[in-house]
Amino acid sequence: MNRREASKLETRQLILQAARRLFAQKGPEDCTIRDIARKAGVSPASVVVHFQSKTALLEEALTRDLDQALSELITSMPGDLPLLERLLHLATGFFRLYDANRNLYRALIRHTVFEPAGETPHMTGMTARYFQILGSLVEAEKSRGLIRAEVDSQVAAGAIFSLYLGALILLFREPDMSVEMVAEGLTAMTGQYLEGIKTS
Amino acid sequence: MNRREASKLETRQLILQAARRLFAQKGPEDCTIRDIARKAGVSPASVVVHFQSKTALLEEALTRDLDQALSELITSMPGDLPLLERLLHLATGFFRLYDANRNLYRALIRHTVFEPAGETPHMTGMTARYFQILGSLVEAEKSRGLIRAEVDSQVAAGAIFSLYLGALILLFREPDMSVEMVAEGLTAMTGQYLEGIKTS
DNA sequence: TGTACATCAGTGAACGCGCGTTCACTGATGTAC
DNA sequence: TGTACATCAGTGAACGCGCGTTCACTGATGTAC
Repeated sequence: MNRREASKLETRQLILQAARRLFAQKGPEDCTIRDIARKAGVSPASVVVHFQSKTALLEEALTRDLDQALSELITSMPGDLPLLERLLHLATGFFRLYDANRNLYRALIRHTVFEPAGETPHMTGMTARYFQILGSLVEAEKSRGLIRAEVDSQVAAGAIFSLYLGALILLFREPDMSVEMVAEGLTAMTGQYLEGIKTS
Repeated sequence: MNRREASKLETRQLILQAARRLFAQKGPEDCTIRDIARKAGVSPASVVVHFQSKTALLEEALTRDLDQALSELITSMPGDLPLLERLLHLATGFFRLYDANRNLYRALIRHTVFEPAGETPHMTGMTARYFQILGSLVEAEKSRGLIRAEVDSQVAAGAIFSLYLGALILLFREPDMSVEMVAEGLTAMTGQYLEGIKTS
């Protein structure tokens, strides 16, 4: 890496750090690109050069938190508990993160989840990683004979992720809803999914 | 109703109609409150008086479509098919509606789904109605002995709705994904949910 | 190794635009007597 | 029933603000010879 490239990267990091702090402090809506530039000690035009838009900056600044949280949740995951509990360990970890600053993460989710995947590369990568983890959890259960062999683990990962998202929506839509209440609802839904609701 | 109140309502309807057409034509991002006011033949200030914000106007204008679609889907629902097929009938109906103008409905969803329920009254009412329908479908299956009696139908409605949302995200995130492909994915997920994935 | 030129990250000021909000107002409609 | 006043939906113009974009530019860094 050149000195030129190094200094470019440094500027980028300065902007990201300033953005992370300002977004968390005042909320994304209430801070401007010019605010962030001033805090980072660079010109507003430089922010736009590095990140095409405020939304792109928001995405890159915050998905780092998610990625980090996911890594920590994986290392802290209890290996010997039933699948339902391990899934809830992951989900609850994210719920707690979001709960610490609901408006901040609501803004992130709003600008990423329903947008075309190509426009939100970091969130797309993050989701892919989560899917992979869920899929391998399911595969592990299959190899232990706890999940039926004909179950498609990719489909299962999608279903588990969907249930998680449904619970997440509850968290964001109902300000009075605590993490515990949402986790309880997700436990009930995921439990039904694992057991099936049809008569056998 | 007064003549005064009647004319107020009429103005409101004029604005809603103009908004619906312009949003659909140019996309919500590319038309301004002033555009809508001009098309409706009222002053821009009047639009703001009737609807506090462009977002609130968008919500009210478009949830009418959803509500209408839901009513039609219910009357056209085949009563004798298995639950899975009936659920897919509902979901696919909505997918088709969204697919007709993805950008338009993406904007609606983006501004409503993760927002506090109190700020999106129409979407909240719409969701409640959908939940009620899903719940009573499940209850009907229970009374026919096809679903286990101890299954909580509210939880089941939440799970089914979550799976639907997961598929919806797929539709919006992947521009190349057709309604049929998304419906297939949802069928797989909902099938797993109904059957359960654990070994019995 | 040194020199002369090319590259390019970053600057800072200005642009037009749409947003929500505010204002004093007009004139039709409703209401009290 | 008529009159005099109150209410209030709607007007149209103006406001300040943040946005993304553009511009000519500066000066440090890289590169070719």
